[in-house]
Amino acid sequence: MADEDDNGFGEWGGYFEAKKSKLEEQFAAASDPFRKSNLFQGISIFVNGLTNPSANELKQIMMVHGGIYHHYERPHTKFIIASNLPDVKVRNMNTSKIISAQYIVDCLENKRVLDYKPYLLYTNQKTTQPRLHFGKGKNTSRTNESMAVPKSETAAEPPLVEPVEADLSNILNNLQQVVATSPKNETAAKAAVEVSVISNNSARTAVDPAFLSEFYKNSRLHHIATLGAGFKQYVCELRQANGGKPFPKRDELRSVLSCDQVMNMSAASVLYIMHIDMDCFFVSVGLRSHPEWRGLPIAVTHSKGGNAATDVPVHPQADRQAELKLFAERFEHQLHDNIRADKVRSGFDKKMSLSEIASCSYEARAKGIRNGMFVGQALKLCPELKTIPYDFEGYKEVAFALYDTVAQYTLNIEAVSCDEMFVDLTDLVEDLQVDVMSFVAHLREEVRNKTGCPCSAGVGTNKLLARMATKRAKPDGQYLLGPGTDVLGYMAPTALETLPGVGSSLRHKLEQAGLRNCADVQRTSLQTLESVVGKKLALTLYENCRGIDTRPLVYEQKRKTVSAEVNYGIRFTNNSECETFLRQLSAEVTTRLTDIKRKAKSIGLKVMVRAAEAPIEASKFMGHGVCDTINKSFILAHATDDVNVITSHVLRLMKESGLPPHELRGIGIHLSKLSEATEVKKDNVLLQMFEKMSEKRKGEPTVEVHEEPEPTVFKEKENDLEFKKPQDLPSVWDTVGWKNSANKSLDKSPVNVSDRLGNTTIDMEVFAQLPEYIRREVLENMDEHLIARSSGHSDRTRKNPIGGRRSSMPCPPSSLPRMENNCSTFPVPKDADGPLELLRAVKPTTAALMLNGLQNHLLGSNYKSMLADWVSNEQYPNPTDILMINSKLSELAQSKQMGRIYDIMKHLCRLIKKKRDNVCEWHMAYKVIEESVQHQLMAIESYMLKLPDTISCVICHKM
DNA sequence: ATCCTCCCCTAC
DNA sequence: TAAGGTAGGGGAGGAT
Repeated sequence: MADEDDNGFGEWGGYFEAKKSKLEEQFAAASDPFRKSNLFQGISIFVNGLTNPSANELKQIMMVHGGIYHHYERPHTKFIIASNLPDVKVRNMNTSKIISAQYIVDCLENKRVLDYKPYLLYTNQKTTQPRLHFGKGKNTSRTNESMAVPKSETAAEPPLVEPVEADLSNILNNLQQVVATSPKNETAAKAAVEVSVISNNSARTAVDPAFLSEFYKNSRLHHIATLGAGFKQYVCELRQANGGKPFPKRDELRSVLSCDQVMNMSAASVLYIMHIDMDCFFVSVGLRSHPEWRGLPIAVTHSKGGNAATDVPVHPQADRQAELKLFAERFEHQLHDNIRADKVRSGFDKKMSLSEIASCSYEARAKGIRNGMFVGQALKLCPELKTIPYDFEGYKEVAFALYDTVAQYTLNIEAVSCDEMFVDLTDLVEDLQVDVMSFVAHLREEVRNKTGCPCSAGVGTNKLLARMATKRAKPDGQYLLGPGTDVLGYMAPTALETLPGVGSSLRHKLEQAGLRNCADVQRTSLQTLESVVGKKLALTLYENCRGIDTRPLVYEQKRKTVSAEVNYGIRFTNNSECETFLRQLSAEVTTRLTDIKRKAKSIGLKVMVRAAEAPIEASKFMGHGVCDTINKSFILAHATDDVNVITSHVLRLMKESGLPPHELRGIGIHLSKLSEATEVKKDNVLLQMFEKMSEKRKGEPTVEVHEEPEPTVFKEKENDLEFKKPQDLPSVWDTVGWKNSANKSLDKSPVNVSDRLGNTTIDMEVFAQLPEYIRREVLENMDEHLIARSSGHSDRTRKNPIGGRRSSMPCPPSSLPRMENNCSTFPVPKDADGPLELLRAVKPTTAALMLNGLQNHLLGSNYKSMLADWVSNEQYPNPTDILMINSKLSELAQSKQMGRIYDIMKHLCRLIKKKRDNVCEWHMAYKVIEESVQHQLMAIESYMLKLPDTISCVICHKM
């Protein structure tokens, strides 16, 4: 998965909290009874990690003394307060505003704003590695020469892990030595090279392990989609949390509104539907920090604009002319699509930027610039166009403010996207006896005050009319299409593409039939319309042109599909690179699935392949160029949320496509036919399933069952896939060595397996979904043989040394051969009784670079990125780090912060499951941490924490 | 007739 | 340089 957790998009709970404090802060700032001075006026800070004073204290200080506290770092954040940051983080950061918290304290003490330069934590001269700057003269003796190991803020705290703290530089030296002289052969060397490549440069192609998260971090379309889905969920959460409570803000409003704004009861049956929408959202958010640019043609884009956008480097294998020609041919029949047509007309010749414009201001639109247009193209229309960068955190912040503002008055909200929603105001209007547009004006004003961004709103008697009214209202206005309106007359001149659902294609089709505006359609019979477009579309059109729209508002929307797709930066040179990426993407999409607590029955792979005539390299940097698209899908016998199952099918579908990896330009995984995966239900349903299997087995002693997800397993659907026998399976399975070895071992399976399962083998897909205790029971009786075959540890017959608690799930098939190599490199003392003992036997000789970061941040809000850094940057889990994490968790346990422990364990588990190398070492690390924390909790609280997930791997199980 | 699956289209 | 995603609706046409 991408680092969803790090950029926060997977965690709405976290935002809920952030949002709450945001509101509190705003409230405090607005009411202002505690303001003591304006000392920090115009100064905004963002606190990264654990500091002294703490983030909360700094927030208080800023609020009381007129400053601004940012919950997220944003481009206009003046200072970042930190005690230290891990150097991986700092490496690509502008360090010129990272200062010590002492600055705030000293300003306060001196009652004036001091020069911040002496408080800079890093100075960024010559070396690429930022260095610590000990401006305050504290602890300077501890400066470490080569690494950023800041200590100034944490010196006051008692050391958590004594030996480490005392001997840090020695350990670091050790580490360097170990790395330099590592006996870990080429893998380590290769990994080291990779790491340095990553840190030098941002991840460019999908071959780079950091690519996926980097891409998602920067993709506007991904953010738009994710935020939209997030707010749909947010509305659900708000409604469920509210439980029919009244809205205090309404009463506040009641007393404020003057008499002339109050009106008499309207006809009881009339609905007041409001549609509210931010005006050119991304631009407005961006302009909050640059009000002086208001009124100029502005575009939000990745391109830096200006000269940088008219002289971009062109890849030697790209041929803009040829690609343009092909593009034009391909979309000849689609040139009614204005954006696309403009791209053809404007051409992508010369050296113009092909970066797309996500959002542009009304002034830019006046020059003919449109969203989705290339920057180079836009500059031709308007050379003075100003481009501004994305501010994804800002969009989220503003979107929350918008939703929260509306939610104070009503929860009859249908989320459309992060900046747009429908709201049923009927009961509010009746309750307050207020003129609906007065309320809308009040609401818009409040939104503007809270967000600093303008919005427009329309009100109508249905969703369609509300939308139409918003169109009229924009920009920065409001409009009512009330009960008395001549709707037919109002709609008549409306161009058809203005209607929701009518895009360029449909518009073109209708135009061919002589229909251009609503008046044309109003004159057309339903029958005629049906002959032009489909039945359902005809009816919608027929009604919409008359202003009729019977769709109700949907407050609690349920997801029906989950997908993850990347059509950018896909450049593979061989199968293994492709496979690695598919694994990452499978993990990503599976996480999205489990995040919404669903299982999927259908798995689809979408592939974009370079069109035969297209140039090898696309005109757009890392773009997909002109492509053919191929879809393949497969229906599972049972819904799954198991990453192994999904990955296996994805890999198989790709193999079966037979496409050469170097021609791929885009990859997507789509999961559909979703069902609930609630814990309670899951157990019952699967238990039943298992029982059914058992019954069936008794009935017919030679039932055909299967042991591994591959074509033979799933009998019911072949789809468009060729049926293949296992022996003919493509090479993934050859390299995996799973299927055959499992098969053989089962053939030779001893009596005890037969006793339990008769003649059946096991359908892994079903197996993966069984209740844990059944899986355990099954595995305890058979996995020795399975493992013996597949991993080479055939001589190991010892029972699971860790205790009965663990469950047993197979490792991802592909990890098996790797285990063979790697497990043996992990230092396993002969007589160790379990990971904990094992660990004790391993003397901590090295300390990871991340140590300090972890130590300082595990308690703070940044624990997620810290853990992510640790797991992704370290090749092997360092025992010292494990001890340190244990010690932190132990602290949390003692202070009874179970929620935090829960979060940390959940996150860590997820991270480790994503790990692709040395997996068993990481599995064991997790086990050690898990056992240790449960042990602690048992001692302190006499109970164990029920964690949402755990790691169970048949390989380490045997160690 | 009705359902299913594979697309295409649309929206943000 | 550049970050071309994601979900839902529905039509066409084949399977049942």
